[in-house]
Amino acid sequence: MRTRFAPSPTGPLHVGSVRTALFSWLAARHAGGEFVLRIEDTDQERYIPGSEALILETLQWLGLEWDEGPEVDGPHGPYIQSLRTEMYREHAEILVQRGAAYWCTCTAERLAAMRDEQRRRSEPTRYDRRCLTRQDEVDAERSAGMPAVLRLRMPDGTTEWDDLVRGAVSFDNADIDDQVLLKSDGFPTYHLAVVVDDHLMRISHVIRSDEWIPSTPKHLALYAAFEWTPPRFVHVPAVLGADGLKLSKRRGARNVLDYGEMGYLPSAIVNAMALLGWSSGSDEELFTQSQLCERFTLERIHPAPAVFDPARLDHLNGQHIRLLPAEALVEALEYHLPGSSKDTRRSLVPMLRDRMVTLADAATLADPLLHEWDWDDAIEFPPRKVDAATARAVIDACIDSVQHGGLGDLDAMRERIKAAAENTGAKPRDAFRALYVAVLGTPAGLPVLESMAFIGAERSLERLRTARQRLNVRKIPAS
RNA sequence: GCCCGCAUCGUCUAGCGGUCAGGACACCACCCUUUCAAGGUGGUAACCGGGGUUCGACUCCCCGUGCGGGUACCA
Repeated sequence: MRTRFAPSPTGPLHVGSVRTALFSWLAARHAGGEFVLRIEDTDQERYIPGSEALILETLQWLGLEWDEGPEVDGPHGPYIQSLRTEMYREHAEILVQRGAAYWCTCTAERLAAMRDEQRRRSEPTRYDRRCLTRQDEVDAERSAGMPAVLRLRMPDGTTEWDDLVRGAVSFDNADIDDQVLLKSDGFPTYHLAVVVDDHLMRISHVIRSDEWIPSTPKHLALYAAFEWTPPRFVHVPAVLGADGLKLSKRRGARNVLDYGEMGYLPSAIVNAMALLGWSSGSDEELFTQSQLCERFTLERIHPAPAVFDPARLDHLNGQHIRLLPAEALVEALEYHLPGSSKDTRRSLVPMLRDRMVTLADAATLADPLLHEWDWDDAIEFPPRKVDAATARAVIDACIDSVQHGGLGDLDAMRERIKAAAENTGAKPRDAFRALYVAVLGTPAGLPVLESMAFIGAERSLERLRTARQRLNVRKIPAS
């Protein structure tokens, strides 16, 4: 099996396009075949400088390495269409010779008027073949320098193919336009280029998004005209946003690389994308890359479009974070805890790992341990369900415990504080919240006692005393 | 307008004529617990509508409806 991903360099990749790339990659890896990357830059007007590099970076980051393509030599190169224009012209010539294509000098205005008229008459919009019946004149016009395009002469009859995810799909050729193959600037259109490239690159399975279904008959007509065996077609469903509309750049679909910035793991993103339109058939849903390669088959792709659910990604990201060996997490956290030492991260990881949804959460969670923080009025202290007397008792017990026992025996300390809380009649779970606020500035955070051990006795005592002081200040006007 | 595709809980999905329609996310409750998480247990929640076919339809067929896509010298 040979599959390919053929993006056009018109901007960064979003989840929708990368999901198609992932399916192609997985199919190839599962079968032990090759995955090729090809850049389809035949439209110089839509080209966005730098996006090609972005595409390569995205694929590399996700671990979807290609066997042939840009930066990787292969026997079927070059893998950038703008470098292959000569091949397209040669093949176009074959089509002309065989009568499968013809030149056309119709102006954009005429074409537009023609379509308006067809629409008015409830007919399918397609080229009326005016130039087909006057090829001699067209030849003369061309040699006089008039711009011309080469059109596919769509054969009569019907076109049918067995799509790997849709089953039998068929079209009446009469509804299909005589597609432009060579633009007047000499560049091929997508339709000519894909067919020529997929054939020359020996692609066995064309895996692409289902918006290509209507143009597949054109491609099949081309394969027939060249007398080539067509590949299997695999049209995968669209990925929709929460609004039910197809993900697209112009609707603000996120650059996949941004997810890295936000603290998502490549393995989690890959896992989440694989589950969009594909299922293993079992109840398992948490997969590593290699497990996916093992189980993925094109036949199990679900044909309906899928809504991308960020909550699902969040969940999977947490799972993948917990799947990571501690030392790998220490590495992964470097970006999100800038300036932290490896040792610092090593002691933070046990506290962080069960509490992170994204790696970026580490920064928020660890902040009170890495920096001093200031009290402000937004901090409720003592916190809900804790009265001042309990807060005082708990903090005093904690201070005393640190002063006398240090931070070596957290268990003993915990018991000591619990006892103090129970003395005041409070539930330990509530009372402890006062301690959290005192040390971390928030009632919800990393384990306090461990946090204190991390910041050390001196800083701990300092924070506890400040909090204790605050209780006194409050107490005065109250009594 | 014309053409094509799709249709199971809110979301992702399993199902391939006979199931109490299963799982996961999210949500709710409880348990565990030094907070919050993580983890565990349980719960709420779905076959778009109408006709057929069949002893029997979520499943097969037709028609609607809804949604998506195509209809370019864009991919």
